[in-house]
Amino acid sequence: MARWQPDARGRLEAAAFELFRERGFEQTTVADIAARASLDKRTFYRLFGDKREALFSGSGRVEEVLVRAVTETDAGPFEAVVAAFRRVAEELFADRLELVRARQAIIESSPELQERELRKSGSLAAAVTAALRARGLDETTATLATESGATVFRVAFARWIAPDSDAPLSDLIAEVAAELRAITSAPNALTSAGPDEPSRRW
Amino acid sequence: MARWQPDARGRLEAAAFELFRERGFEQTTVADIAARASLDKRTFYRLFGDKREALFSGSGRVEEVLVRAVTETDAGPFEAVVAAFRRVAEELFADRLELVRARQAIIESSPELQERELRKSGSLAAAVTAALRARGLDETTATLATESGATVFRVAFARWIAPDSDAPLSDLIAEVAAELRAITSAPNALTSAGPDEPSRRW
DNA sequence: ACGGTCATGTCGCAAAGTGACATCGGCACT
DNA sequence: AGTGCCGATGTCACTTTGCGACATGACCGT
Repeated sequence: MARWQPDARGRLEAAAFELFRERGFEQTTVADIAARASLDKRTFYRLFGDKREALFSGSGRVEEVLVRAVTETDAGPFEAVVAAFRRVAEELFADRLELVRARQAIIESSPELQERELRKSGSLAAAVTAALRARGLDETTATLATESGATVFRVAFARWIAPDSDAPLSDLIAEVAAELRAITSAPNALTSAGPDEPSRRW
Repeated sequence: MARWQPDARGRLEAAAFELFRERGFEQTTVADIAARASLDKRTFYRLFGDKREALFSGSGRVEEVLVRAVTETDAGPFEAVVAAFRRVAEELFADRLELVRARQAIIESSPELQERELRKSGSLAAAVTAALRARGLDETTATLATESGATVFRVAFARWIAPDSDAPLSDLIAEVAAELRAITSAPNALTSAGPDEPSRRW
């Protein structure tokens, strides 16, 4: 028997991605995934904690880039986090709009996957906060900077994958960061702040 | 047979809470919960979508208070959200520190429950954002205000349930909100800009 | 060739959910 | 009271998840 399959993990990820697109997440069985990759269900569970994990293998790389970027700068906490997310946008997301859209569509179709994504984001945030603390910041400051930066990223990301969007994610992040500043620093603005001038490289 | 149980839902919630505390979430079976409430497993699934939901029945009330508070004020978006969370703190959390601590301990013991809590928070946030939009704010402003306010709440909440804490949650929220302002309002220039080769496979 | 180790397959099982159907209790209406 | 309907609950059977235990085949160093 073909014991020793090259890149079993990668093949399972690919099979899962295809099947989730074809039939949807809930209509896809782990046995289906394994079958398409010519592997056994049990093998799947040895490589992935559960069915959802097959979609989230990339989060490790995101964490790497994020932590490295935050560690290697000496900008203010919030600025550092925003810059780190822009790094991620440039290194990991640019050029992959369609792939990211497809993946996001799958996630949004299933509550289970949404939950998992939230958890992944949470652990990413924890790692960034830890990196900030390693720079000497106190817990509260580090957490607030991380969460604010993550919020900026989420909003910018949503705009990026919107069907009519074409601006680079990195630019969108910079714009949204500026908007956040406007909101939190002016304790009386009753109405919204219009789309400000996109701050370039600052 | 005893068809017709008074307050089946409440009894199942109580039974679940007890069992989760006694044996932990994963070691508790839905059949166990139902048995303690003298009901059938199938009945549990008619009242709750899944095992986790038994712990999250309170989120409905939180949403009510939040949305009402945000709707009935004309303060700036961020201020309105912070004030709304303070309302929640006063009306729903004050006087229940020990209960909340126990509940939080259960949640933190199980990744599954953490995911569910994240999702609940997310749908709460969506409701608040919608309420802000109903006041005429644009999507981005509403989202940023909601998320920032939620972050403030999370940080304050963590302090509140910390073992050595004794300040009222509502006060902690006000303090943390001030700290967030301090962080985001001082734009401190400095980019990341590192020559790095892009990694593959997000 | 030998033994060890690692990746994979096979088998079986507890628990999560769910659909279909049965049953009981109260309720309205005669 | 009698009848009949409806909603809440129980029962059964089933699919899927996820995992433990064990078997087996492939590769590796000696």
